[in-house]
Amino acid sequence: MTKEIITTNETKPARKKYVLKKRETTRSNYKVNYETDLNQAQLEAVISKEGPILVIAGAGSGKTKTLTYRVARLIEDGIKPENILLLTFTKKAASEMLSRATIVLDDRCEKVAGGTFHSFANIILRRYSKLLKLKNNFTILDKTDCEDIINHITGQIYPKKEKRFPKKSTILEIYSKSVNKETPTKTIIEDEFPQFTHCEEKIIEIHKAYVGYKRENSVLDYDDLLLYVKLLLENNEGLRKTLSNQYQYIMVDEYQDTNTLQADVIKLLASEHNNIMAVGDDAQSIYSFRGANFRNILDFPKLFENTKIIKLEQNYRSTQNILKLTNTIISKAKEKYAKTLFSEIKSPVVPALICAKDTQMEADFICQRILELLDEDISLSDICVLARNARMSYSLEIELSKRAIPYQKFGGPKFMETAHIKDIVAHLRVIINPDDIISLTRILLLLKGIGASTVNSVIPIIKGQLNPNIKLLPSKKADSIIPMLKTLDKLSHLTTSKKPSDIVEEIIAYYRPILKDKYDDFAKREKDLDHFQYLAGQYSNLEDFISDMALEPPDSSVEGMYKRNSDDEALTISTIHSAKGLEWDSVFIIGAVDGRFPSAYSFNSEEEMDEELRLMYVAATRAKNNLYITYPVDMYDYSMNMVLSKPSRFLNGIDDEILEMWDITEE
DNA sequence: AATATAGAATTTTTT
DNA sequence: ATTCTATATT
Ligand SMILES: Nc1ncnc2c1ncn2[C@@H]1O[C@H](COP(=O)(O)OP(=O)(O)OP(=O)(O)O)[C@@H](O)[C@H]1O
Repeated sequence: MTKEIITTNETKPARKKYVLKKRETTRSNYKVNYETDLNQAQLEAVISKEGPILVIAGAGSGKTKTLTYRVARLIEDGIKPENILLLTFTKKAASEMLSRATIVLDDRCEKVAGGTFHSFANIILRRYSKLLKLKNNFTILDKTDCEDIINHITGQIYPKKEKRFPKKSTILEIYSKSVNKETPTKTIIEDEFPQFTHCEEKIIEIHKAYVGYKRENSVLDYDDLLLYVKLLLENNEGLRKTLSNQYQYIMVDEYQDTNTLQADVIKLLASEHNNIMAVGDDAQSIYSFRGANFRNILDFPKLFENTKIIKLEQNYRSTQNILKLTNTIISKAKEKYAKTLFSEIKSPVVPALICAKDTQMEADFICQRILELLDEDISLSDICVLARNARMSYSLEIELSKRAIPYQKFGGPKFMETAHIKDIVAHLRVIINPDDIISLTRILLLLKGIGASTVNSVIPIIKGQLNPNIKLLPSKKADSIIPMLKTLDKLSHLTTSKKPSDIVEEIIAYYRPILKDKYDDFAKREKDLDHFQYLAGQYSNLEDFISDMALEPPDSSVEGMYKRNSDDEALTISTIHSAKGLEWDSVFIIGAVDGRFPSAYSFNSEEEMDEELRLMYVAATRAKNNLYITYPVDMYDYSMNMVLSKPSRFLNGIDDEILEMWDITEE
């Protein structure tokens, strides 16, 4: 099914132009040469100042570039940077774009407001928390924190476990979708999690308790940040006007990955002027698990009347050969919207599909090919390895280390969410706030001889005071609890006099025996603790440290992070999701085996299969010159009970001229 | 009855 | 690698 986008204000076909020469006196006062740096359609988007504008275009067509130049243009036109709001999807994208704008124009661009939706929401909420009856020092919860709360609540309401009850991460997924799609929990369960309809009521009841807990304790999860901003703007006419007038020009990148909640926030922020520019590509929508829907971008003209739609059709990133392949891939989507995309970059190199007999061979191939690319004068930082999920690159990482090829990894499990770091953070949180029963629970459960029921009886005694009447503690358990209380109580009096890193050091000293007892691989985890202490060293206030880590954690994942000096050249390894919007000279897509990519998870739903396809499209369109797709044939899949041996179905039946097949033979 | 532990099952993607 | 479950231990 192929549809056309409803166009309210079609871009005019290029007509023949008669050029009037510039005369000295009318020479443009602009510092940036917009006319030569941009093509016609891009220029039109950049100089359109007022009203809603939607730039919808394929990968590499310069959407982000257009946004960057528009920021510069607005500033050159005399708009104050503080009146421009630039919302992006990731922190990386935000800083990248502002630094690009700074290069294009000057450092006025750095004063532009914005960042990610969540960080922007955080700033607004801290400023106006009173209006929501929130403490302004509210805590932001990460995934693990939320799971701990769910655990706590479920334990309270339903001490007996139920059969086929969703696990905590699934429960949270349901709640998150419900908030982000602005749909009742009940509907989400019935539509997307029908296997849990039998315990629907319980899930809803736990949700109520969860919301109640968050309110009572002034803690917010990621979704609350957005939700509360929306409520704030909806219920405070005056504030809505103030903020809307402050942010005169609003720009949103990667609009295809916004959800209805975010769309509402944007609508409210733009309510006074409708000066809003959204930029995106429905074919690159890959965040539906967060409630994003690619139809949102197509509905933008409905949300904002008289939207001017601008399409960009020339790709400046990739060679024609790569584009031939990516156009072929995306044409396989079940539901899509017609778009033209062409390139003028010629190159004899054709993308390749490489079969490896196992993951080791896949890793060997990539390493060897990387070394050859380096010989061709391509730098390591111009090469990237992309994978469907973070685990996929394990063998490769080992091989890279063996060959001393430096790499940095993005995406996958977060440093801050590993169990041992969470343990340390829980101690710190209790020091700061002895009422934090979730962290207290976590700490108590680490102790010998203490389980769920002791925790329940002990919490009322030590909640809020780290120096309780010892006689109240159950006598048999007191011995293991008291040392912990003493340590934390002592430190709680030193939060102002001691540096955060010193406090962290003492906690680590206390925790180390527990770590050694709990994990076989404690040596590796111990290094993480040291790194955590190093991070603490960059703060002078413990509370700031903890709250910063929640919203803006160090952005590379567990490994690679402290192995590397930031100025060294390094290969990038990334999940496809984290690579969005970026580009490299040479790209390897690994693990492109059917059952992993697309994931077996998506086999029974056409919509999910389409999203996997878009993911492949996003991955392949990151490449400028060289694209290699590899698949090992030794992966075993538990759910399907078979060895996965076929290449991704998205690459099936593609002509050899568009995608070369390579076989590897060993010397 | 509460806790510890061994074995089985399950695992995407991110703010 | 982590989380859940069933069984052993105290
Ligand atoms: N008019 C132009 N002339 C020359 N190069 C351009 C032009 N427009 C964009 N480019 C280059 O094309 C590349 C892709 O641009 P950009 O990242 O802005 O595309 P995009 O549409 O945001 O891509 P994606 O959809 O993948 O995020 C960049 O290297 C950019 O510098």
